[in-house]
Amino acid sequence: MYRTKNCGELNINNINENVELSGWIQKIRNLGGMIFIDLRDEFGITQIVINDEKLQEQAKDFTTESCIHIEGKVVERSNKNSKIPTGEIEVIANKLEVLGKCKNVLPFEVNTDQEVREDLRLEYRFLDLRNEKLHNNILLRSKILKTLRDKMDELGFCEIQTPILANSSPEGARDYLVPSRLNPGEFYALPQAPQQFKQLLMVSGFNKYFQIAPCFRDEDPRADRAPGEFYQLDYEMSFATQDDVLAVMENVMPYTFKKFTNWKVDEGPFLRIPYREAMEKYGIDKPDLRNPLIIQDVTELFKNSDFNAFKDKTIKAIIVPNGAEQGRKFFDKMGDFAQTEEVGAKGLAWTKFEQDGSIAGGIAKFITDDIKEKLESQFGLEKNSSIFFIADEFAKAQKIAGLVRIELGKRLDLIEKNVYKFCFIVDFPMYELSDEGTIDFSHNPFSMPQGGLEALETKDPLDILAYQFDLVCNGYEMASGAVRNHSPETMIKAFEIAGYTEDDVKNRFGALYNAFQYGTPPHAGAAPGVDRMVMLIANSQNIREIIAFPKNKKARDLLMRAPSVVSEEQLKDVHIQLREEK
RNA sequence: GGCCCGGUAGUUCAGUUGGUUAGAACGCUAGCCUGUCACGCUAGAGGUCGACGGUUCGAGCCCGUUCCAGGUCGCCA
Repeated sequence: MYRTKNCGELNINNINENVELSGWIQKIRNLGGMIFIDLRDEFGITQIVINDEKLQEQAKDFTTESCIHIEGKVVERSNKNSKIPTGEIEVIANKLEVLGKCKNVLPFEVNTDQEVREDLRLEYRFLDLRNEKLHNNILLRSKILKTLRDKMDELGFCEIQTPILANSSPEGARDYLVPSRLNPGEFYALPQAPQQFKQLLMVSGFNKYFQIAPCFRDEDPRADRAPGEFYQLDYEMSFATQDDVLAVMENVMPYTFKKFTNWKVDEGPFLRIPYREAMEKYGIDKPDLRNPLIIQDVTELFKNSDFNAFKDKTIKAIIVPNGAEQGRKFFDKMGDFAQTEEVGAKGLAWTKFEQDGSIAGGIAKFITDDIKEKLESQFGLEKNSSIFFIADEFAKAQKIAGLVRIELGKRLDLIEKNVYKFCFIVDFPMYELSDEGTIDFSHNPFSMPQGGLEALETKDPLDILAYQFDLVCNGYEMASGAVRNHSPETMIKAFEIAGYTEDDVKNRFGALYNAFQYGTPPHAGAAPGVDRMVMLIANSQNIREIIAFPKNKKARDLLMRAPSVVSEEQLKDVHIQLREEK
């Protein structure tokens, strides 16, 4: 009724066919005696020609972005347009009909390269989504979701949906709470992840579970982190080891990425970097391996140095091959960067190892012949390089060196282009010291400690590693996973070290603790972030560009106006009384 | 919650040392135009300079408060 063809499929082979098309007016070019209309739908753009005088009169009222229906005949163009697939033909209209008129002043131009204020785009998201790039991102997302489902199915996983109205879990992020009408004073929480449910499914004998699972966390957003809600490819496997779980990602990730990108994609097995090594070499637990620079510890070299800033400090060095070519200004600017509040360095020492073999510039006078010789023999220093030194207390030196490494990569354009580099960060520590000096879980309280119960009973908690891992791609954390702690005894002990009693565990994770008394298979799993995956494949810097209806920084939906005030009656239903605002 | 950047026409932006009537491009409206495809030409409409307060003879510009928006740190088991 509305169309016999779409706007992307007509070509030279359709000449002389009578067709009906429906779509949106992307552009009207009125030349006086004739009118051209670029008619757009999801599939493409077809040029419509209006020669008939009566139709021209009708078309005078047309506005861009109106939705129209046309009937006409396909003809070969006299002036062809090689920029679009339908550029060899056009359709001469013999009937026009407006299906949905568009206001003549749009809040912003839909088809423009101009960047439009984001809150306005979000308010008119229905128009924004007509924009080709954003529209294609959403279509890409759909295809990626299908690919993931197909692949997981092929690997023997079954998709099981877990509750959205779930329970509050006391660990981790802030919960979104939902008041219960039938149970006054009680609340559901939207799940931060289906973590406990999927572990329960393992107890129930489901061999391999997955779900493209909505997750909710009431925390502030970032450019790569949507506020409120996001999706994970959540999966869990029974009778599985860490290697089994990693193998799934090594299979699914390259397969999915390669399907939708021309970039080079790392094949499995991915590089596995122990957490402590990652912190040593990259100063961060999500290293971008496209950046070739590494951090080295040179504390020993400067043990007897006269340089005051290095005294009693951990000293990290970054050697930049060909870095001697940079001028003084570059080093000064790097110093400025290091001393910004964000980075927090007291200074950034540097020097150059010139082509002629001399050390020059910066802190050259503190580089003795002995130090220079060791830098060459032990740290791979080569001629024509520059060296940056970061001196500080151990953890801070690591962190600053990590930020300097990233910044050097950016400023010197060292980041390898058009490639997805994956790695696993493994062997996360089970515990860490909190700011108050108490022992906390450093990652996930459900992880199995390496060495099991024996390690918990005999080792220094801070030395215990967990079967806990991340997948990292191009500097983004893509997934977290773990071998789970499925033994009630080990679970109690693990929580005890972090300061929780057996009753705490029973109260907070009662279902899981109880279920584990009934024959639990060893199990392990992970949860790659779907939004970040789409973001990386779409090569977008902003996560909102791959979500159809994203919320803004304050977790507001500007289009639907959520959150919103509700009626007194609704509040009464759920037994909520609002406190007077101060 | 801290820090940084921004808010001027429907949109994207410019706006000099604080000084006459706040500009440009795109969009919109009207007219002309038969081969455009970023159509072209002519004319026009369109502004509480985010809001409030202050300094000043005079504020888009300086100061204070506040709101909105983005980035970042905290936060994100």
